[in-house]
Amino acid sequence: MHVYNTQTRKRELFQPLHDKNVTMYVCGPTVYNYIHIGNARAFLFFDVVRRYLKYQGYHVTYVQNFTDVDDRLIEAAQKEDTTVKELAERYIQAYFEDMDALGVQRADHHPKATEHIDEMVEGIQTLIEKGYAYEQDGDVYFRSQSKEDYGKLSHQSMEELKSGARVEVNEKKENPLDFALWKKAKPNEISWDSPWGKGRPGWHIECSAMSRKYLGDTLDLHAGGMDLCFPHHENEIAQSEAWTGKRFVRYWLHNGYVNMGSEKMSKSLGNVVRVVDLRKKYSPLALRYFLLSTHYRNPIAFSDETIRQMERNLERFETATTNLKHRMETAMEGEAEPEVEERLNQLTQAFEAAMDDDLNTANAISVLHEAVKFAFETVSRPVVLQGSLSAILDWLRKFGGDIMGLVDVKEETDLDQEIEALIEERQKARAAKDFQRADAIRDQLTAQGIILEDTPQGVRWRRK
RNA sequence: GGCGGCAUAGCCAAGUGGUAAGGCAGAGGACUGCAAAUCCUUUAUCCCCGGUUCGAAUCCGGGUGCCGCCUCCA
Repeated sequence: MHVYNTQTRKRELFQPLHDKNVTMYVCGPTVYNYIHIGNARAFLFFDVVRRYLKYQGYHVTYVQNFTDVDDRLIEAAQKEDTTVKELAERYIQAYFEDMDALGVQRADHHPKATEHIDEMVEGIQTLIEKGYAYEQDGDVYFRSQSKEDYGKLSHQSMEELKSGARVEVNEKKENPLDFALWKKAKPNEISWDSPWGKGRPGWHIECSAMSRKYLGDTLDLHAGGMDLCFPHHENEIAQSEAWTGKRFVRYWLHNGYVNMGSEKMSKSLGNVVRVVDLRKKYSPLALRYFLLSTHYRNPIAFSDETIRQMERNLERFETATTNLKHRMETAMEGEAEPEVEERLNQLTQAFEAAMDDDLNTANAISVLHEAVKFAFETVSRPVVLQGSLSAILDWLRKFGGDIMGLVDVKEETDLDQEIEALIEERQKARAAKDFQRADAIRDQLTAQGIILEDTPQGVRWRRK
């Protein structure tokens, strides 16, 4: 597998540090509000990456944090007259509800910043001892100039960053590019004890401390949205490598934005579309299809029209699985035919080739469509073996379902007796050439969301 | 000012040197009692201008338009 590494700006062969074990860290949400579709893109995509790595036989340890204390949380909690903890817990819950709805699997660890204060304090102390950080009136700052390679991820030199920086209002810093490791508490603000007095950790240090605790000094994959590249990830590298003296991350992956029109979507711009609202309106599969239909490093433009189109795209997947199952009932018993196995192997190779090429989900989806086409061809054959049909169904379940989460093979559900009776009655009417009656029954079922399809193998039905 | 990205059919979208994947929508046809599903056929001077090359959507130069980062943000 090759992945594009933001740090080297090159596609590189992916090789974990420890053969088949992969350590993976994705920056999670700051839980002061509901997440939006742009946030969801990162979490959904990297979950698919994790699934694919597992499929490839890797043992993946996946960590995603919650930033449950920071300025925005404090502000939001004050505004609502509640505690930071209560607010954070509420939105962590909401986060999981959104992710569950989208079919994003849980990480192996979801550490919270507030539960790792000791680790952060330890790291900050080490940085001070090594001369990488300094205390200033209860705050602690990282001395960015102490790392000569600062800027290596975002490819900016110290000078360039300085010249582009806005006027720095914080006079406590030695240098405008220094960043806070520890922030002194204001009166009545949530705080923890530390060698520098009461305060709370800076944003960046939490990822350094928590990733180190759960995954070790060097991570294989560290990922997130492009907006985290600078300063967040840049600062993480500086801190972590100063702290441990080791390389922090082997492969940096950053996904593109979800745009509103041509503008980026972000909480701070206030043009967000929240997942909690979206999922009431669209199927989770359509949202997944939308987010995976474009290569992860390219931007996606959000629009209702596009997602509606994705719903239609999805219909072929649904029809294919329905038709495969229906055909199974009349197919001959027997193992899958060699030609079918052969074709499925080809499709597997094509799927892997797409994903191995910097996780090209757009191409992987087109392979899914090829498989669907093959499914229809096979279903239409006058004679077909059950093994062949179930092999195709299993393939779709595996690649379209387990990895991409776009194919949902529904379990058999018995139709209401009433509906069964209607289908039966319609068949009798058709046999008697009473098409008026037959069509009336079909229309009645259509109104109930049941689509009837007459095939050489009998009546096939599906829910619209 | 520095760094970077994008521009492919009505729409979504792959494609980093060999002559434009896939899906949606549209049109025509097959199948059907009629439908539906399916199948077949059909739709692209790859933003513009130069250059390199036997050959470029793909490389180089120059434009135009849009966007991102340099500041909290997936």
